[in-house]
Amino acid sequence: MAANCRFAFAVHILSVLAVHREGATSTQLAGSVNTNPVVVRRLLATLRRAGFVCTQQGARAGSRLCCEPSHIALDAIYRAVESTASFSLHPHQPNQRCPVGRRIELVLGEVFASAQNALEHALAQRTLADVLETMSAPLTPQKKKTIHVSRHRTR
Amino acid sequence: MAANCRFAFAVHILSVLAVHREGATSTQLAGSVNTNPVVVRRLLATLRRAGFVCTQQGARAGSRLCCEPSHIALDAIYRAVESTASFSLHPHQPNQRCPVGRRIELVLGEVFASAQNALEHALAQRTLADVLETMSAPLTPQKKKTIHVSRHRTR
DNA sequence: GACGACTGTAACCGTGGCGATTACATCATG
DNA sequence: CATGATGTAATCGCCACGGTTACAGTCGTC
Repeated sequence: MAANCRFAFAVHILSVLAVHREGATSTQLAGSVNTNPVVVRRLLATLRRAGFVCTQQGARAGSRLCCEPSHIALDAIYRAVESTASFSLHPHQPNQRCPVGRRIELVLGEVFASAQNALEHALAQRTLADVLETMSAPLTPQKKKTIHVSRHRTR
Repeated sequence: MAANCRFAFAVHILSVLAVHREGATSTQLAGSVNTNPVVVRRLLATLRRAGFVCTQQGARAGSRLCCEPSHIALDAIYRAVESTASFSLHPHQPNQRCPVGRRIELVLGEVFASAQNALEHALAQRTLADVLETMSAPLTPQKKKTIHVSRHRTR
């Protein structure tokens, strides 16, 4: 429905796994994110390729975080998960007979690169551990002990 | 075809108008961008609302830049033209019964805001005048005199 | 070794966004 | 008033993507 929520989903999933160090099934994760288990599994495949997560198959299956949350910066998640660049150039090639059209793509490409860079640099300032901390901070401290993955229906 | 090229189109159009200070019609602009005049006019409407451009109707019609290129920073163009945020949260509300689901959106909202901020700050470093300069720099200097808007077919 | 719980992956659907296009009323100049 | 442009609505087609179904593969447990 909404576009481009892969990054949000990924951070959410990794956060749940970070809290639930013993691991969780795709159905459990889907229950927290409120989406379909297959969507979660697709995302987990990407996160596995990126080395953030490892998955056990068969009985007693599920996924676990296999990094320290403090070692996972958000820009790494972003890059792992976000396929397309935030910006895009012209769909058709601009008119090469116009001096502007002939050179604008070069300039825009450079501008886009620096913007993309700034974006990722901003994300790099925070790790998954920071996210967890921010998330739990405004709650009463002992609330952390009651964290659990809900086991309810997918939708 | 490609997504989100409004910003690229806008910078392109403004660049042409900056070079062509006497103004240009939507058809001429469309010829340089290589798209449809209506697409250009829609974009011009936005740029007009943002105060970058003014348009003359009737005979001898066309649009002209009504700011100094050096006063138009790229983040202003970006904000004028880009409707949706670069990031989006969960399409459905996450499970409120899960401690992560209940708080993740707040944290993500904050993260997204800082990333968006960094992005716009990066764009703010350059003005339209810088773009023009970058565009013409690697050419032989006298090439600038031959700049014109091509008057060829839309597609 | 059959079972059951879970995974991975392919295939398909529905929706939404968006650029492209057509159409037409409106406007100002010569 | 004829002309050549504009503004805007309406529609189309395409594509990305989340959601869903389906099914084969994997592995502890009984």
